[in-house]
Amino acid sequence: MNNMMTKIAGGLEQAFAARGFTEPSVEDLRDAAGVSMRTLYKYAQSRDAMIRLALEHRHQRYLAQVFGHPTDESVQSLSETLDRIAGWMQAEASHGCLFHAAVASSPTDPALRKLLEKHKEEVSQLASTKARTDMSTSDLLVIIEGLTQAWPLSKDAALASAKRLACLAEAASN
Amino acid sequence: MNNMMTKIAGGLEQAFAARGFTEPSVEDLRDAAGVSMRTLYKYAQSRDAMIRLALEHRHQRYLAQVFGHPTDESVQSLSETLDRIAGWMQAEASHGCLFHAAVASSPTDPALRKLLEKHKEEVSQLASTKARTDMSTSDLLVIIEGLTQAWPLSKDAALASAKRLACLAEAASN
DNA sequence: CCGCAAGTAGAGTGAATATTCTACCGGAGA
DNA sequence: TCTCCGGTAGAATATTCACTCTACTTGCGG
Repeated sequence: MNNMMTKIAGGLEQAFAARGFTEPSVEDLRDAAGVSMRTLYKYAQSRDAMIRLALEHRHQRYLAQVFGHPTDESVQSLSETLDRIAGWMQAEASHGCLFHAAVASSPTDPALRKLLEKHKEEVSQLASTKARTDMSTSDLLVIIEGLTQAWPLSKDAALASAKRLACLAEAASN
Repeated sequence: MNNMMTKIAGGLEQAFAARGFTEPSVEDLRDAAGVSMRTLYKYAQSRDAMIRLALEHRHQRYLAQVFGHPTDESVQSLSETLDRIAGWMQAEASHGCLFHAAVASSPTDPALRKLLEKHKEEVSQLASTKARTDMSTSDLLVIIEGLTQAWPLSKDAALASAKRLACLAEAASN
């Protein structure tokens, strides 16, 4: 049941990440989830709900990969956080941020907007507290967004720039 | 003729900017362009071509609004450039960067990828030369991308952060 | 006045596809 | 052994929608 739920969510996430939110038909999504139509619609009542399910799942995976297990309270430098974000991009998001992609594909859907805001809010918040920095979360957000969007365009150069900027901003905030 | 072309491109751009690349049907696009089906398909042979046409048009408008007329060789500080980008977001792109949105909506289309790359490349190049700065274009790209993506989430705070980062980076590059 | 280049209006067509429905199956508990 | 519960497989259904086609109009150069 919950097992089934995460299996479905994982498959959906992968399908949307690989092919975007428009292209895959519900039949494609069914195949990616590895279940029958009936079951798919039992856990997500519409195609839109499938998108939301995939995004919730990705949010959890992103936080775990970038910041470690929620109970882990160790310090993590900004530089390391940025490294991990670049690692995530490399492995999982070569097409860019999935939340922005979702909002872009239906900009009028308020539910997606909410999910995007929650995701970004939580990410910059976590980055800030884990690094024990005084830098404003707004500065952090700009750097993280900059890295996330620039990475597909310039890879390592983007990572280096993000780290340099973070370093400068941190030095200036003391 | 060329007049017709820009009229169509402008209408398409507006439609896609307002409602995303998935939602509007070709009939909607026809209405937005203010022409007949036949004429629309004469200037853009498929819906995908309409997307490309709209993006080309937006690229020109963006450059003109952010950097002024191409022949204008005056200096423009980074801070002013960022102000103008925020102004553009406010007036035209409350849903985020249209180029990223296009790629997000069909991530497998190489033509869109090319248009995105050309756009970003040209923007960071222009920002760099107009400001007569030694800062790397990669740093610039990260800041501009950061502002562009963070602006819909935090508006003025994002602008302030982007300016602060640009200032620090510029000071460090001399 | 002719004829053509370039437009409008709008209906038709055929394919794709989101969602629902029918029929069936396996296994765990009463 | 019986019987639901929760699953599979996959066929209808109804609608949307990209694209095309037909028929008509208008302005203009020769």
